Amino acid sequence: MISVTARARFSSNVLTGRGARVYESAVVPREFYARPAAEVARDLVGKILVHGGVAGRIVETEAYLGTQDRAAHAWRGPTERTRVLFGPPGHVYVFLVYGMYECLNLVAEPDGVAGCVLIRAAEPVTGLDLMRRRRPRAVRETDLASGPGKLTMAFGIHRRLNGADATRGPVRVHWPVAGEPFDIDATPRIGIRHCADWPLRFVMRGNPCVSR
DNA sequence: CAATAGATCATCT
DNA sequence: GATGATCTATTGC
Repeated sequence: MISVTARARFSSNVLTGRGARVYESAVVPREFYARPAAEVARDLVGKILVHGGVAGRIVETEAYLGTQDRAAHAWRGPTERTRVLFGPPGHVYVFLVYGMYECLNLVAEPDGVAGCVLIRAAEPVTGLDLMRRRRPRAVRETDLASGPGKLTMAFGIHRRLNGADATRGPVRVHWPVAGEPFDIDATPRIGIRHCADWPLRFVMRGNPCVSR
């Protein structure tokens, strides 16, 4: 395991509006995503994911590269399915895995270059009641979004959102407001056969919402 | 607690 | 026709 020290900060108490909960910090801009996917993946740890009336702090990500990464959907080049991976950064790539679960990705790299970041887990921040309704099987609060499929369920993210702009659309990523510094560990990616030893998975050290 | 099977379908061979 | 960037329940020690 390779460790990386992050100077980023997080917020555990996010502000709420009256009635509807609103996340008020600035949205992460498109330039943030127009960098190598591994950097974007590392830097997304600690950011706030917002959709469907809930918000959570991203605690686990994975980078998927382009044609050189055999584990990535984009490795063969653009197809109808992987079109958005080759498009402009800061958009959302949602696909169905194992016939049953959705996976949420954020497109990285400049326009024309493939690369994305799988959002694997988040720590619930607001809308816990809604998340529980969407994930009745979850017993512990830390398991509401502790995996790629669980996360999309808890956030109400469906593949019809594929291609949406994460800087303007319904799915958004915000900067954290304030909080304690944390460390980030880099480990091999989960559940793949090719390139299984590349350290492209990034986790917030010690966070209980990371997947197993 | 660890290992395993079953559910279920879009995409690509 | 096979193959997954998974989750959950169940079995077995």
